[in-house]
Amino acid sequence: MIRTRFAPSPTGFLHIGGARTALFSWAYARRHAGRFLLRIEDTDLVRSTPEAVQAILGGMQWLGLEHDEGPFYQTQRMDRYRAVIEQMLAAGSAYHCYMTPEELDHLREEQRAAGAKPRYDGRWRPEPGKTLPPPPAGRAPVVRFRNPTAGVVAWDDLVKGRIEIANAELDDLVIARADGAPTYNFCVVVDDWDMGITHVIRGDDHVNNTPRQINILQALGAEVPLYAHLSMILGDDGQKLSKRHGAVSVMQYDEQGYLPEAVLNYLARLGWSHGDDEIFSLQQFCEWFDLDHITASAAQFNTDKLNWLNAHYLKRAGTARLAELVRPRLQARGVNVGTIPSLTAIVDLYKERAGNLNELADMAEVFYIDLHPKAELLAKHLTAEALPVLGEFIDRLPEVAWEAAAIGGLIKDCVTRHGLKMPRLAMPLRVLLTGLEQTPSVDAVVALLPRATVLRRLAAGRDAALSAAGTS
RNA sequence: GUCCCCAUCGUCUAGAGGCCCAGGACACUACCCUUUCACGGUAGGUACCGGGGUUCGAAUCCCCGUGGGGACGCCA
Repeated sequence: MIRTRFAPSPTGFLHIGGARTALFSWAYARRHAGRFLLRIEDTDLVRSTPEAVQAILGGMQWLGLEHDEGPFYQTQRMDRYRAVIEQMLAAGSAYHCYMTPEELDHLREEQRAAGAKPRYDGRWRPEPGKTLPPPPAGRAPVVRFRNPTAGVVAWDDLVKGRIEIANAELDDLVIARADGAPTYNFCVVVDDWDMGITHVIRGDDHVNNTPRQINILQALGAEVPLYAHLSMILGDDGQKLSKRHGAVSVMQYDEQGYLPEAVLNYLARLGWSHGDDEIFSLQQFCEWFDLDHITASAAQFNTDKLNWLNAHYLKRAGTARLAELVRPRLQARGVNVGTIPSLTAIVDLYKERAGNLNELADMAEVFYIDLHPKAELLAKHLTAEALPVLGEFIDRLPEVAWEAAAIGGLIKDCVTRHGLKMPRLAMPLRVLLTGLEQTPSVDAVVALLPRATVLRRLAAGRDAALSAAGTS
């Protein structure tokens, strides 16, 4: 049974790179009818916060990436880590080191100055025939893992292929701090082992940790899982993702009006491919997903493409669902969402034209507020030529059947009788009724509003234009 | 500095020795559609980092170089 996990540390929100890692891990488990676990790596008490835990959980939920087991918290497994450390100490695969952080800094500086890789020199590492100095009184030791000195650690990375690291490159890493708290690389090993993780799918930045973790796993006699290291996601500008790059948290995509299925589809396609397929459902993704088609190189985020996908999914989304997603956005703006026209009717007419939910809200808003079209738009469209035909349209409006086809017929008839082209009347109507020059078919927009509102907005606009003409 | 990873259109990618004088998508340009703007449709331009090998044949395999990234914590 395949078991994968997503193991974020709760020091911030769920960012887009983490979301992709989670997605791939989740999909791999789904694809193989396995289990997907969520583990919160909160051993850094200083930087971990409950808010961050909530943010991560919230992000996962928004994306719909449900875990089968967990969330497990490392802070709740301390007893287990301590027991394993004791066991390793007893077995000789770990030892106490009394070197102070200051001494360590000195050593590293010297090594760096000499052009060498900074690393622990093994001075407290027990060796046959080696006499260790007596432990300094009153100094609490850290526990270090006794890393093998010879040979290589190698694994066949499911994304990058075979990777080999000489043990000579590795030093004896600290697995427990002076205060007894276990460190990251150690907790990961114990957790992956205890939780029966078969496939570790994680970010590229962990490649360097892998040989160390494999060595610990082997010292413990644990089975080594398979590893798949995903390359990182770069910002739109090709730079490393950071707070400066706008939307970094997945929840910011929600705020910006993206649909989760669009973000998911985009992320799925970023660094993974299935031939020429671009648009596919989550379910389809789960059926197709495999590690063989993951790109080994870093991928640059492309907002244009995400926007395209979002617009696509907006067109496909159910009207009722979209209306309920738009409603809170309108309410947040203080717009009193009325019942005529209904939000669903507006969304149904407009969803094909919106790039995101906020744009949809922009379009819907004009139907519920006290509208004041911009003066320059009025001046541009309520021309001397347009006013008479507008007048006739207003006069005949009370008689027309209140549905788009009949209204469209009336518009055409008015325009024809005045020897004008369609836009001459359509544009003033758009501007007067919505304050915008771009709308769907104008007869449909007219039909959406109550007859009284249309009459009021048109008459007010016409009268204002007439008096402006009169005074000038 | 040392170690590790990566390298096809502007971007995401297809490609696992001949199907590729390199395909798709986003973006871009033009045209069509049109009641405005989108949508949609059609067409177009743009790429195998460089150099050596291996081979009858290389975008695909090997080596070197160059460029980019990551790691070197009592952070995760």
